[in-house]
Amino acid sequence: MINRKRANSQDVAALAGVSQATVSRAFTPGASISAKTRQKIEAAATKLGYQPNIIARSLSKRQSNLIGLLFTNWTHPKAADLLKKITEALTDYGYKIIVQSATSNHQTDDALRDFLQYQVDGVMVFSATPSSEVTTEYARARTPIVLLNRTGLALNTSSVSIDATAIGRHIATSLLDRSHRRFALISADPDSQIVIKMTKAIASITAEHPNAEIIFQRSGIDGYEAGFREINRIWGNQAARPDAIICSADNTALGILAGCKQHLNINVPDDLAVIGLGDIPPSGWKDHNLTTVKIPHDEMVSKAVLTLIAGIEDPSLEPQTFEFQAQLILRGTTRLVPVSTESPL
Amino acid sequence: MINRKRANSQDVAALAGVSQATVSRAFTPGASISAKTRQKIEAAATKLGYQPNIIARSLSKRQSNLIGLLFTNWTHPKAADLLKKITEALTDYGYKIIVQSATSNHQTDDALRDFLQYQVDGVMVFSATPSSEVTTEYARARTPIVLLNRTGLALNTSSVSIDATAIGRHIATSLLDRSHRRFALISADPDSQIVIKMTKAIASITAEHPNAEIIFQRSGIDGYEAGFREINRIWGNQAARPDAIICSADNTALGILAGCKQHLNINVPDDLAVIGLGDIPPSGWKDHNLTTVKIPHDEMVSKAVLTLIAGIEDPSLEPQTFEFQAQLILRGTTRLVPVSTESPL
DNA sequence: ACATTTTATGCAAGCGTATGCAAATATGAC
DNA sequence: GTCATATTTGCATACGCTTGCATAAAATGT
Repeated sequence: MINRKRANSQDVAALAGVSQATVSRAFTPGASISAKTRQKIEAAATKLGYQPNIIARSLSKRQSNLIGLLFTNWTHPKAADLLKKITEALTDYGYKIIVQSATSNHQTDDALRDFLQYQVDGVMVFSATPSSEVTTEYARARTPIVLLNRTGLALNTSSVSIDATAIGRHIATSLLDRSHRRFALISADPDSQIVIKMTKAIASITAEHPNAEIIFQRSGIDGYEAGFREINRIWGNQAARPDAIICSADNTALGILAGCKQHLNINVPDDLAVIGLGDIPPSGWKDHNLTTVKIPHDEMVSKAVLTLIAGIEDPSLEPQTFEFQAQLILRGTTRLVPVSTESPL
Repeated sequence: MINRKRANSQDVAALAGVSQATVSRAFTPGASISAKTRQKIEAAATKLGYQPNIIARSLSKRQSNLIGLLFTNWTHPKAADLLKKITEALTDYGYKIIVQSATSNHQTDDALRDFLQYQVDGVMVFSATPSSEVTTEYARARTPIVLLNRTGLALNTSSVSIDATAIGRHIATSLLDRSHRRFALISADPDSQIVIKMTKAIASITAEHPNAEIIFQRSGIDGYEAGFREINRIWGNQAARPDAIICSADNTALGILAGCKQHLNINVPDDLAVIGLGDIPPSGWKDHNLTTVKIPHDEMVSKAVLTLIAGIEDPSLEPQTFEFQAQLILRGTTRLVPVSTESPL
């Protein structure tokens, strides 16, 4: 134990025979300092194993270079990808990321307040909606928030999400084109904004179409096993069999598919169409070949990051809302249809 | 814009008619302060929207309550789960997490040095190995590191990993018991310690067994599609067909399986056994039913977190190394064998 | 060589909080 | 009510760095 205490700029200054301020300048890119003294200082610094203390720097500069990332939806099939993308993009801009997890709205607000205590320069929230109290606190602190996968319109907060209404309408018309009439909607989280909007959109289409209807919707069904069980339950009620199932997650859709194939002998897509959401890799695998919705996550993340950075650099910037178009990928779990009657994207 | 600048403890003190020190005490659990003044202060604080500045606190207390988390293997099937578990566990202990991503060894070292600048109290590294220079710097700064999925023995660093040798031997003997003799090894990252150790273990078993051998090993094969392509290539070379493939990832194994079923008409498990690693959910799905290795990630994460906390609380603690036992889950892609000849775990 | 501009350095005052010490106040025993 | 003791409070300093200002040194022009 040679050095009990970490070396600071004073120590380096003493060793290099300069003032502490000069050491600080040596470690500040673009500061006014001559080449020779910089060398002297660098020598002294490496000798002492000196590294600037960023905490102190943050305090002094009143800017932490920290960005809060609040993550809730860890079971999202792209969770790791998103996290990586966000982390790396923000790192490229010179920020460090501090992550928190939240599972309830209560936790969301607490976590966001924690971020404020850490003097973060900005916050990104994935799949959660803060309370208006908290967004007000953020506005007061002039710390920008960007919501990913939620819309922040009502909160006067920037957000990046998909145009759930458009894709909902597109799904509905595609199914109608394929002569499906009895839709079932299956989702994991009933509070998901995307699901709510898609449901509304689908309902608006079926309302205009004779004989077509949403015969039921169920939520709380999450994952392959749950889907597998659910299709058994659904098919058990002969009176209320759908001829199309729209699922809020590919995983669940794949479980439904497995159920169809194995126990129930349901002919997909002729007896039943199945549509997922997310286009996870197995959906494209040849043995599943699930029709699903592809969400442009990469573009969304990039946009969210850019929006956040812009908000940090110019605090007077108004919140911005972006909606990306999702894409319906028609594969084997929906019928083919003559190209001429195919509705355009 | 009522309050351009954030309120600090001075402002609260002024409003509450006490000294700044007293405000500080009001926000320090267990500090000596009377109930009345605390109330006064809390009233003033909420009025001003005051939140303690943790950056300043960290500087003053010389402890940041920050833990660095360095993540490299984002394609790990459990990446999101691990991250969630780590984040939540450390949060429960009162720490905040700074994440960084690294893809090269160079980046690993840089990221770890960044952590040090942020005065983190400890660091957790997932699936990467720091250089000895960096671990020395950490030792000097008395900041503990815990490696997850790597062994830190050589670096005098704590680590939590699996006993790859044991599971390698177990896989090999299981295959031999099932009359497989020609093993192929497929992996993504050739530098993975686990793969290297498993390979050695398998080799040591085949060496003792007449006729048995590792006929080839290939790395850089990562994911379903890659597996699908790879089995086609492998089977194309009739002279060098294996009768068992051991894969470093379930994804890849599932791709191989799909290839076997679709184009090649390979009878699994009789012509070819396939073993994965990781036991991701689809492996257990009825349509795949992949024999694989289950890794006790949850226990490993808990242990890693506890080890890190222990190291932070007692800096004089010696580094500790833990190896967990992985479990071979025999499913449909390996032959059944009479129970009596089954080798024990 | 001198005056003038440019560049490099030092000084000192913050940034917002914690905390040892001393002073002040409250508490309790008698 | 008094005194000893326990509890609260305030004062002042420290944490390690940045930065405006002033000064010293170096570079430039004539």
